[in-house]
Amino acid sequence: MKDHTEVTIYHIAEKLGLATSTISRALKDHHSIGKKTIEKVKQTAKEMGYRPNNLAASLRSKKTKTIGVLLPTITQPFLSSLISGIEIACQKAGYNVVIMQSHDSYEQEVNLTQSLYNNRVSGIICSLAMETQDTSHFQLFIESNTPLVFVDRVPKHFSTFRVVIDNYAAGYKATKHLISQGCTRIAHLTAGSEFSIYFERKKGYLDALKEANLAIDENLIIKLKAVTYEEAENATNKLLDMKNPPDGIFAPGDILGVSAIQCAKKRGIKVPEELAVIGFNNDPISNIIDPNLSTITHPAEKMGQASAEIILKHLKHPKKGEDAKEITFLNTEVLVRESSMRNKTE
Amino acid sequence: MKDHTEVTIYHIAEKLGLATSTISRALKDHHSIGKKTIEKVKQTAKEMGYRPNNLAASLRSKKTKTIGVLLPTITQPFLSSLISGIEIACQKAGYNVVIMQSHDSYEQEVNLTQSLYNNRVSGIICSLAMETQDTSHFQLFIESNTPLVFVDRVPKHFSTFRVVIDNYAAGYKATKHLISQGCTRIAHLTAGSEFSIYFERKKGYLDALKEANLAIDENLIIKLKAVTYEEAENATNKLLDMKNPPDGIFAPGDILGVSAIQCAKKRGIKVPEELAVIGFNNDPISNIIDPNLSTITHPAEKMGQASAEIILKHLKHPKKGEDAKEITFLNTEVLVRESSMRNKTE
DNA sequence: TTGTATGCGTTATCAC
DNA sequence: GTGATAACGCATACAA
Repeated sequence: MKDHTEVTIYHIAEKLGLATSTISRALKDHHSIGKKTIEKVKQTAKEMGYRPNNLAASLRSKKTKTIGVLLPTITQPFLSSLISGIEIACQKAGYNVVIMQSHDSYEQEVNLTQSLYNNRVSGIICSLAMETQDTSHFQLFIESNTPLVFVDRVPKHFSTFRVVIDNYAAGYKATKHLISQGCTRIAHLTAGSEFSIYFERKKGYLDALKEANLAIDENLIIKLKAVTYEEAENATNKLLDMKNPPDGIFAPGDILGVSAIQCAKKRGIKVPEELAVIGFNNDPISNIIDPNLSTITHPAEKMGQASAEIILKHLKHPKKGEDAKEITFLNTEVLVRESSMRNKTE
Repeated sequence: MKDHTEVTIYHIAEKLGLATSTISRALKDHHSIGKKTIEKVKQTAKEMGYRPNNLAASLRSKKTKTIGVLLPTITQPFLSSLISGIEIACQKAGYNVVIMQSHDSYEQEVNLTQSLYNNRVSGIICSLAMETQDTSHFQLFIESNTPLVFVDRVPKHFSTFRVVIDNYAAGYKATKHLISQGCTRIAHLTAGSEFSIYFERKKGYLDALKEANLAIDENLIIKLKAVTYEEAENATNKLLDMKNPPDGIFAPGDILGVSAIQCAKKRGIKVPEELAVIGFNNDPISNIIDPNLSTITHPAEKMGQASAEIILKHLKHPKKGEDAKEITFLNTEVLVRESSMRNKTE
């Protein structure tokens, strides 16, 4: 096994008696290079086992062809689908994707942000950590005019691109659906700060109740410490222990909805007859649980693609910051399944 | 908003009246630099808003601090957990992770392999595309002495690091468990080529049957075109249509096992009394389905971490190729749940 | 302990 | 159409 020395454009140039600049241009099909030369260059490049060094090219051109993705975690079905969408769009455009998990920690998010910058990514897509309140660590990208897209968990006060669903409308729709099924005491699980997506969903829930002239009972609204199965189980037990328990639950996440259903079943409470449940996200588990969980579709992969495309487009036609407040809303729908079907009209 | 010019070590050097080499060293806490100097340099670097350019450093040092991950897809729970493990280990070591999806296409795998090389990743972790038979496109990494780890779906004839579970043993254990529950006609779903993990699991299944002196009925072994819910549903229906249907199914994937359970339930067949089912992977859905699906634990995140650590270790202490055949086996266990519990002894 | 000089592999700006 | 040459920002061998 010989010492593996890299074949560079310099070596090709030498072999062909041409200049490195000619090689460089030929390899990129530059119009000012003769057709025969181009072919000859490409041919010998192949023969010599030439592999372009993207690092060198990036350093020189100040363009990296990689975009950074910073998310709380990647194991959630919604987020892995999101990444998939990003990756597909980027791959098509010849861009690479580097992925980082903040694990919902503000501190890590800040560090990873720096790291992304140090790698001079061409663009960045981020869904904020649960902890994050201050977003000044993204200022770096604004100043260097690096396209930045927030997706799903977006900051309230930060002027950039956002790709989101209308969480308010979705919460409203979910609640309205339960009302249409005859529920009158609808509970709601919530989480996070007033900047979170859950806050918006809750607002939709509240407005739907108001519109239907249903009383708002604060005891039916339970704030979870985390979006987990166990937290939802505790909350559901608490709700079902009430002397006047709810007849419906709007759970703003499928894991919560599933937990609620299983909890009810354990207690011998019939779903949906005695308790209708609707979740959120359309995760795989929602379709496995018996009875199937009604839910809100969340176009994860599309959101990923949309985010990537915004960046790619911006990279092609750089603009000033004025239009940077653009928000892309993606559509959600109520997916009615067994867990909330109480009358035949639907 | 001013023209954003990059602050480089040269600017710091100028400001401080020092040489760039001193700055470079000071920033990295090189031992040969005075403590005061280090502090002073770091201080002004911060003040000036200096951001190291990893590209330049990588080009110069020929070390990229990024490792490439090439997988069929990232949306499968098993694979997203795998990535998570990789990412966590890499993040700890200050490495970045770039992720690519082959979507089980050989052609894409080849292209992405090139792309990874062109980016001069320091190491690569790969789970092969279903289509892939020939693995010569990885030769590139061998020749350049880039650590390469195959995980889960590994090639048969290629001398590198592998991180796998013992699929044969797992298949054997799963089948043996069903036998212990009194099953005598155990069906099996399989897929892929003779190089696939499913082939190994099937071998384990066959040997367990033999050992128990149970007849091997080829009609009970169904080869799926793809590992999907629908394929498993068709297969299960076919099995249950037999005049002498099976009393157990070993499904080498939870999605298949869940499908089998739901199919049986639809037909009014009791699980596990009339049909015991065991899956594979311990995906979230296995714990949601009613009855809960017994399964084989697959330490996805650990496998990811192990893979990353092999690379990181190799990067620290480069060795010659001799030991490159090392295989890391990770442990699996039978996770007994309702879908296969037919007697009380267990 | 610090400085000098050079090169990593490419692209871009000139000039011819 | 093609060539010479200077960057890109950093790290390192060698001097001092």
